[in-house]
Amino acid sequence: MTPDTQAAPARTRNRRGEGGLLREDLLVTASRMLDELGDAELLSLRGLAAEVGIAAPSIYRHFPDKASLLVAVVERSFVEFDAAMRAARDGGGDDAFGRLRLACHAYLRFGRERPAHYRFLFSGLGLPQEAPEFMRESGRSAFDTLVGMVEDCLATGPGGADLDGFTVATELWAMLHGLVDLPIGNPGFPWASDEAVNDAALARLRSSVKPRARRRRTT
Amino acid sequence: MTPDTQAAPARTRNRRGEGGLLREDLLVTASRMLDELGDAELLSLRGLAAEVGIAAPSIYRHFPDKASLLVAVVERSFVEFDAAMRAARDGGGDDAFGRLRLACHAYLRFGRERPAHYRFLFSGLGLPQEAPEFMRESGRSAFDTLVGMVEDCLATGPGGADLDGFTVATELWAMLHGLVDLPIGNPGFPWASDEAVNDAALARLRSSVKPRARRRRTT
DNA sequence: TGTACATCAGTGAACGCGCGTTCACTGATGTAC
DNA sequence: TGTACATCAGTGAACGCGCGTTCACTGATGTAC
Repeated sequence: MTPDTQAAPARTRNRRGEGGLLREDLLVTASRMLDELGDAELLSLRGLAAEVGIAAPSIYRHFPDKASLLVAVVERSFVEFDAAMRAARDGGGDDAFGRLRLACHAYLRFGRERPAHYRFLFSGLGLPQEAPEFMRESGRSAFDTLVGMVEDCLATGPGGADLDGFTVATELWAMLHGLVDLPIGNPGFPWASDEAVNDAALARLRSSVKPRARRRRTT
Repeated sequence: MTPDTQAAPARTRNRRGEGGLLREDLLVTASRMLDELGDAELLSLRGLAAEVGIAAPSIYRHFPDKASLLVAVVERSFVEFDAAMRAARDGGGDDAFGRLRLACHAYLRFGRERPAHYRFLFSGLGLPQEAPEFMRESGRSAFDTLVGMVEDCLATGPGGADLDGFTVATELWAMLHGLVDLPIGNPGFPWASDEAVNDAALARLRSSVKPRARRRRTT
């Protein structure tokens, strides 16, 4: 049942001056194990050391304690998450709603494919109690991206003037979080497709913004 | 820092035939401790025993293991949660949107006032991996209540025919979950009022259902 | 009414586990002379 | 070119902790006779 506790194939020691390579190896392996274990609580320094092929105390040559290592992992994951959302947005063409829709799909996909990472980032699970500064910054930055996309949408029609971008973006983020997080904790539930629910919500938003939008007849 | 680890005031043993009282005491105290500790991972059998004023092995006279005790606690909490939502709905008058709004407020209040309980119920935190059957049933039942309220709302206007009750209810549940769960993991964030976001979302839903609704002039 | 006893409620001591972490160390290797 | 040595990368053994859980037990009390 325990995934990979079997002793690893005896890593060869780094050359002098290249000790930093182990640090990199630890971060990459910890991130991979997080995906494999599916729960940040199951990630132990001893398990990580075994997976990398070193003795557990060697970790302390590169991180002062477990919390520091976890913070370093989460910091990278935040960058990956943010990059995925922005890339989806930028590949979404000229329509503001189309861009928002693809960014939301990227959000949902990240959560579905990497649930442990997702909860690690957004639920604070397995992390030290004191939220590090960059998490507030990174979260704020990702949220600002979302607010920007929403405001672009609101600007496309007359109904947008009645809506507040910050409020709508909060609602949207909360919905996305729920669509990702609820199925993790309640796997037996008959969940509808996340994307379908998301798209229906965005369609409703669109019709609030553009109340009388009709398809133009093509000749 | 540790909350109440100090030895409890030596509980007097129950009379013969009244051993079941300790079971009740354990459940009530475990539930209270969950609220006080703020995290189900921090609730240990030893801590619970100390709080109740008994020796830790005494718990095994009433529960076969820790998981069984937790399941019993969560079962009660689900009943409390469901009762709070239904009570709010039933006190919401005749307007379908008013009833839904109050039920949502009850949801948000439960999550804000009892975050550890909330995550215990809906994120599966601290619970055994295998979701017990009643959780699927209770969750399903609470969700069906929500679907019913949403469908009542959709039936109040012509726009409701274009919307699917199940999809809208899923969206709503996801949003409520996000509004409760995100602030728990990201306390430093500048959160808007949950109720304000919720009410704005419901207002938008209402205007989708009743596109041209105008206030009747009072004389 | 008195007494033996089965039952009941709860206990003290201990086990084994995995964990984060500390400590004094080993042995390879680049560098200064 | 040869050699002593400081530095670097990493280790083995152990500590102390809290945890869930097991075991054989204690002592009070209701009940049967």
